[in-house]
Amino acid sequence: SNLSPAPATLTQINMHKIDLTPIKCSDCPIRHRAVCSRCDGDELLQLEAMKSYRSYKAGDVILWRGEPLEFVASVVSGVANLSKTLEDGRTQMVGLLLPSDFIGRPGRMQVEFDVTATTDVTLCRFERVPFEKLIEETPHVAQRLMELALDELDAARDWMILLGRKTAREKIATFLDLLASRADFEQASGKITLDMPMTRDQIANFLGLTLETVSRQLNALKKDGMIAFSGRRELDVVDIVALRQATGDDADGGMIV
Amino acid sequence: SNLSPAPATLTQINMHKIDLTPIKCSDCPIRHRAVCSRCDGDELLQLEAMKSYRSYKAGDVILWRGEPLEFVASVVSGVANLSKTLEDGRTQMVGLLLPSDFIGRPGRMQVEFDVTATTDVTLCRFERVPFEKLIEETPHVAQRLMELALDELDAARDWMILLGRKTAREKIATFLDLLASRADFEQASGKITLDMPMTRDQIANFLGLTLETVSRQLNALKKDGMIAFSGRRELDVVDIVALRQATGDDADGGMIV
DNA sequence: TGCACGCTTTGACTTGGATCAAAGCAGACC
DNA sequence: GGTCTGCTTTGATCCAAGTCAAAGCGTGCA
Repeated sequence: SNLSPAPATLTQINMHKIDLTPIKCSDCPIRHRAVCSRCDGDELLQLEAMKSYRSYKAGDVILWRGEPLEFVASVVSGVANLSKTLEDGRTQMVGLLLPSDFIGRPGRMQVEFDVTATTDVTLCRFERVPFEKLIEETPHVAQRLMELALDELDAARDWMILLGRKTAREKIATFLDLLASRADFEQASGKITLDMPMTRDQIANFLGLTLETVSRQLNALKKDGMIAFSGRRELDVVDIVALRQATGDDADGGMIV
Repeated sequence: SNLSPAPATLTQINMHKIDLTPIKCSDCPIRHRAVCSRCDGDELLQLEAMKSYRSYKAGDVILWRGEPLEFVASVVSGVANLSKTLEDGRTQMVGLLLPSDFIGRPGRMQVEFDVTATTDVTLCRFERVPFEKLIEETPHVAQRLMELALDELDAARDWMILLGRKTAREKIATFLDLLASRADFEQASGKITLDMPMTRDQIANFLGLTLETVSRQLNALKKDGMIAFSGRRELDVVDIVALRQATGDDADGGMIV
């Protein structure tokens, strides 16, 4: 699940130095969340037979849009992103892929988006054709993939209101709130320390802004006492309540009585 | 499938006067596309037992965000939309639901988005709990729902670059191209006649614009000879090539040889 | 026939964020 | 330690789209 509240923590995200040489599915760090999470022993054996691991350096392109799709994959560690580019080079990230998220569309021959490694990334790849066969013949992969897809769909839709209607300040606040909700490490003071997994440029791409605007708005939130910088890639959320307020979101969640 | 190329045509969209009283699944107009399309006879019987039809007038709210989710449903005829609203009332459509599209998220207790009837709409509704049980116990519904969700996910992601990066003119051109690609009725001259299913206000909501900007850009495209108005809700695409060009999209689709 | 209401167009003005440009800053590498 | 390189900040200016306001236009209803 990308973009919005998910169990994956920054601790998980950063553990891309994990040793993957002797990996059995039963020992896999994403075993309980990934596309394989509902599989029984037999299905797991079949997956084991068609899988292979592969790692990518931060910045590497994993798949280009339009390429024939040979593999589908789960993110095991690190962060990847999906993006799309217009004719003249304007580009927009359309999804973040965290550990346990799924890449690819069984039944489709071509990749629809560029897939890039945001940080160093390791994938567990499945050959597409046998994977599709497994979906046809057993129920649990499709069931889980349905859940993952519906979760991502909700997240993507949440992102659409951000892109379509939010101001720059609200976008930045939403982004920080998203990071904060994933950082499990909260100090007694209520101060939340989080490390920024992306550069200003990447953040701008993610939020539909320019890097200058990202920089300016971050400093504006700092001036307003909601956040403080501790290092270049590290940041404290000082006032999470004010930050949430600044996202512009309709808090309630409805519940008409 | 919403937002992007899909088999549903405007002809289908507009047939909301269909008689639904004596509906057996086997006679259903969306039988071959909806969540039930892969079901065998036995599964269809189970669905038949938990289903009920319900119609809504254009403008009616079908579900409010935050409401407990009692039903999931397929759109049988008409158009519905999903939308979300910010604290101060700014609102954004996050999906169009055409015939055969699915509403609801099995496994979730609450509705995440407001669902509104764009035109008059008829739904085929399934009680949530037995529907979830069916997903657990048989494979074909989950398989189909996975496909539908993955299609919508791609469509949602395509929409994100529009919302995040496209200019007003490009947004309008993309919208018209989308309608044109669904209107199966093309004259010999290459002129495509399409009827606009939404008001300027709804279009603005859909594209992340204001209604004034929608009006101005439509007239600009007319002035540039790409389109012509024939009636208030009717419009001819005169130069589809120029219109496609104006969407800003990267045409190729890649295919590295 | 004409009034009313909802939608659309058009105009004048404002503004948030993009763009262009130039310094700062920090880690990496020699 | 020094300089190179990539990232970030800050400033000045500009413009696309939003906002505010006021007419048009057409359909339906009285």
